[in-house]
Parts: sequence; structure tokens; C-alpha cells
Amino acid sequence: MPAESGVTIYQVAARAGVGIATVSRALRGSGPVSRRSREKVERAVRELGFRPSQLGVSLARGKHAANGIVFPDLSGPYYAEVVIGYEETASRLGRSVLICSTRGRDDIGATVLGFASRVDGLVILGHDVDDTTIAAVLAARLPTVLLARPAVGTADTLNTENRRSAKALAEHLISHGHRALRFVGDPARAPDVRERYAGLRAGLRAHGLPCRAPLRCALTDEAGRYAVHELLKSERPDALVCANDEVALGALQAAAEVGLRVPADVAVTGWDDVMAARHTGLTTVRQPMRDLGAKAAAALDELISGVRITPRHDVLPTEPIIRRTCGPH
Amino acid sequence: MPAESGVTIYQVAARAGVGIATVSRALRGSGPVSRRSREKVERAVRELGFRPSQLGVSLARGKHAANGIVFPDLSGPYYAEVVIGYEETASRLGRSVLICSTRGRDDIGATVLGFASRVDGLVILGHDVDDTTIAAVLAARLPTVLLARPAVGTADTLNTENRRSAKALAEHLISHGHRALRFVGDPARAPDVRERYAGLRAGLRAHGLPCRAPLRCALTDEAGRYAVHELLKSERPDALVCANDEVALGALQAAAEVGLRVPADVAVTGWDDVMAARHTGLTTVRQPMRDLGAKAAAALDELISGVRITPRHDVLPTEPIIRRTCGPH
DNA sequence: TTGTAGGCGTTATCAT
DNA sequence: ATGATAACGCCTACAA
Repeated sequence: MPAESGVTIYQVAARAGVGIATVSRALRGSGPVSRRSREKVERAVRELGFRPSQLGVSLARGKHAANGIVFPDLSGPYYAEVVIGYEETASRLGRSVLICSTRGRDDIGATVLGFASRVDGLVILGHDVDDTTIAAVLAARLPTVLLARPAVGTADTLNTENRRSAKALAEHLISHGHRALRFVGDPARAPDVRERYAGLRAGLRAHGLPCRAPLRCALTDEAGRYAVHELLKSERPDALVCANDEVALGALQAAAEVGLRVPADVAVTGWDDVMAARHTGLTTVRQPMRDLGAKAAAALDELISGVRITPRHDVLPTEPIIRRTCGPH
Repeated sequence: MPAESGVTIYQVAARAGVGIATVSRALRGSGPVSRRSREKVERAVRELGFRPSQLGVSLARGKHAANGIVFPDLSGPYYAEVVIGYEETASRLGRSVLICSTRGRDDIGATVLGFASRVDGLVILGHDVDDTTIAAVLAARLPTVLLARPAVGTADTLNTENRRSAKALAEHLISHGHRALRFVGDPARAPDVRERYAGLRAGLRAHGLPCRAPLRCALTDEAGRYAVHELLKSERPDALVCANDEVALGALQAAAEVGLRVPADVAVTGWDDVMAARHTGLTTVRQPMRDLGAKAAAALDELISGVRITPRHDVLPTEPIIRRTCGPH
């Protein structure tokens, strides 16, 4: 006795004194139904509290009428915003949204494959799902959109711009007199981080400045705090260009702990523009996260409905947000 | 051509030279199968890349093997954390998770009812869904858990403690010499806020102090900022007890704008312990949000599997987190 | 305009 | 141990 009232289309038909086909047509508007029949059906539906079983509908149609989204986590505003944008658009397009977090899972491949068998299309967010698994999903002919992740096979791809904004950020810092810019984060761990680091390097190079090796750490405030704290014991960079806001927030804490003023003694920048960034005056780069989700839903819809068959690869622009932590106004 | 490979159990049976019943049994382990048959089936499955259609399985079993969760939004860490906790536990219990945001929707009732017909059980988070709709869901005999929301009918209920912690917070402020405590937020808009306000009043009353009317505003940083900014033009409370962290963050901004120091000139407290709270030194109250989601999933599982039939109403404890903004350590 | 019948892909019963 | 066969609830030619 799942969701549906338990009432079947047969009972409605019986009560209305018509055939099930008429009930179906009346409900879906999928064929001619006399005014009289329609009214009888509507009344029977009301009296019985009939709600069509999604299971029946889906099986008959061969469609789940549901899309999936796979993401690494929902803590931290980044992914959550994407999911919200996705849900908003998907539901407007009449599709339910199934979620699947890979957080702390050991069998990601199998999980995603199972998940894929419950949806008409899939969005995969981030790089927790390996290429092999994605290839398998594509082999099952499941429409797929990859988000914030390098391309695989024929899947659509949707990314946000990293390099250009990172370079702009670096040049902004340089123009304010900063010279020793140090990147905080691990380029090896994520393509996005790699590109941000590349942008920083490009900015430095353009001004004939050297670039030190990145200060590697995980993308959490605690990791950033620890790494930067250790760093500041022995070195004094002009600016800390952090891989994301959380790391930057950790860096701010570390600076405070060792008695350094921001931005007077050291500048700090992040990436994402999370809420905490606004409230700490953190200079950062804003990504259109909700848009990203919405665009993914729209792209997936095109793929599922067959309106488009050739893959598309989009890159959404990002925008540096200059605040207090990167220097005098 | 949804997720599943397109291969059916009949093709597998044919290839393996057995009946479909044997294939089903072999795959599910739901009955005796000879070693020999099992091997033939396994090989056929592998060769054909067979994956059972969830639609077929669900229809035959009369179960969606999926739970739903309805929430107001995912921006802001509160709901996102709950959803994560929920997904984690639900998926461990072998159930997929469907999400439904009510954000910016006009037809919430209809949306939720439609949503309900796609799941075996439902968690409803917050008070965006009205009692009538919930009653309708319950009438459809759908197992339901209400989260952070007053009880309705026979649904399970799971809440976090508000009043006691609010009172404790008030008494902490009072013990630090604060007298003119002002509540910021609108008790009329949410039961949680109402209880937090009640707790504040109780704390003041216990010390023979008067309690002013709440400074009403929406639960966003912008609303809090504006309301407090206006307030501080004409009044000088000792402490601002905010309905949640976002409002409190807005209050911090407002205080800074009018040149007031926190906590020297005015203390500020929030509620939720979001990331930004940690990084601004905001005194707040921590709620076990992920736990809340996990417990909801577990409760729902009991209801769905029929292990328990009588409703349960739990209240999870909360914990004041004393930081910088409420006064000298 | 309407109803009958077949099909969607499983599971599960029940003879064998 | 195994395989027909009947559900499951709906949609949709097709025939009337």
C-alpha cells in the first residue's frame, strides 16, 4: 500500500460506469472523451480519492519521469546550491529528482550504476565518480550531463570558468603591490583547483614574478587553517590565494592566531563566495552555482526528450568579488 | 530506453537456457537454484549486460524502494545538513531518496500530493506544508515523519529542543551583566522561533527582568541587518538574541555600520551554528541537524517496514556554543 | 466516442 | 529444482 490511494483505475471505471480506457483518456486528455463521460469519471475519481500509481504509469510508458543527480556532499554551500537550481528546473519540467551522495562511500561505481537504473537521465557533479563508471552509464544509453568535471565520451559537460578569473585575481593583487603570492590547495586533487592554480601562475608570469609551489591541503577550513598556520611560522607571503572559501576562512583564522593582520600583513582570497565570505569580507570569486544546476537540468531535458543529440560543452563565466581581505579597498 | 540496459529477463532466460523464474531466483537469491543453473544465469547476465528494470521490480513488488523528503530550501546549511543525514541513512537502508523543494512554489499542496505518489514514505521538513495537505498524505496511508514541525494526526514527529537552550542562553547573558535583551525574529512565523522567544522570556522572568516585544524580521541576514540597523538608531539594547545565525550575522553587520562594538557595546547571539558563525565568533546554539535527518530516515524505515505502527514524537537536545559575541569569555 | 485486449518487466505461486 | 502463468496498474492500438 504505497503512496497511491490503493484505488485502481478499474475501480474508477466501474464506479463511473465506463471502461478503463476512457478513464485514462479523461485523466490524461490523451483522446476524445464525451463531456458526459468526463464528468462521470471526474466524480468517481473524487469520490474514490483516486491517484494513478506512478509505478503503473512509468512501466507502461517506459519512463521514470525522474532524473538523478550525483554529488560528493551537501555540506558546504557549493553543491547544495547546484542541487537547488537543478531541482527547481527539473521539477518545472515535470521530472522528479533523485539524489545520490557519494560521501563516505566505498562502492561508488556500483552505487552510481544502480542509481542510474532508476532515472531517465543523470547529472554527475564533481569528480568522485570515475571515468569507467561514467563510460558504463553512457554505454547504457542514459542521457548524462557532467558538472564541474572533465569530459568523458559523449556526455554533456558544464563547467565554470576558473583560469581567467584566477589570473584576474592575481593581477589585482599584484596591482596592489603584492608580490609573493602563495597558492593554498592541492592542484593534483581536482581539475578546478588545478586551473585556478594555473591562472595564478599565468598572472604572475605576465608580470615577470616567480611562483612558488602550492601549499597543499584539503579543501576544508580546518585543513587550510593548519597548513597556513604551519606556513606562517617560517614564511611571510604577501598574499594567500586559496583554492576555495573554506580554505581561505581557515587561513584567516591562522593569520589571526599568529598575530598577523589581514590585509595589512597578508592578503587572503578564496573562491565560491559562500555566505561566510560575505560576513568576513573575504575577497573571492563568485560562481553561478544555481545557474549551473538549472542549466544542467535544461540540458538533460533536451537529451532525454531527444530535442538534441550531439553533446554540448559549456563554460559559465565567473566573477571576482573584491572585498576587504585583499588590500586597501 | 531508460537506464536499464534494455535487456529483459526473458532474453537472459533464453540465453541461459532456463525459465525466467529461475533467473529471478538466481538474481535475488529468493529460492532454490542449482549450482549449474546459477552459473548459466550469471554468465548470461554478464554477457548481455543485464540490469533488472527498476520499474518492473517496483510494480511487481508494489514498492517504490524510494523515500521522499520535502523541504523549504537548500540554501543555508540547516536544511542541507538534514538532507545529507537523511540520504546517508536512507541509502544505507536500500532506499533511494527523492527530493522536493517547496521554494517559491504556489501549489505546494498539489505538489506534495503528487510527490507522495512516487515514494513509500515521506519526510516533511519545516512548516511550509499545511496541515490539510499532511492530513491528505496520512489519509493515503503513507508513512510520514514530520521534522521541525508541530504534530499532525498520526505522523511521527522529530524536533530539536528550543525552549530550554534559549532560556540557558538568556541566563548566560544575564549572568554576564546584560539586562536589556532584545529578541530579533518573528515568533509568529515559525514554531521554532516562537519557542526560542518563549525561552528567552522565561529566562528574563526567572531573574525578574522585563521582556520587550520581539523585533520582527524575516530569517535572512539582509532582513536582520536592516531591522537591527533601524533599531540601533533609536535604542541601545544590551544584547540581541537572534532567531537564527543568519539574522545574527546581519545584526553584526548592522552593529558595525553604526559603530557599535560587539560584544563591548552590544552582545549578539544566533541559532544553528552555521559555518559563518564559527568564523565570526558568533555565540549560538548547535542543533544536531545531520542526526535529525538520520533519525528521520530510521523512523521512516520502521514505519514502512511495519516494525512499528504507533507514532513516536522525539525531541533532540541542542547545545549552546559560547563564543566571542556574547561577552567576555 | 467507447471498450477490449495486449504489453511494459518483474515477482511469486504452484504444479511438476 | 524448475518453468508456466498469473498478477502488479497503467497506457494505447484497434475494433466497434
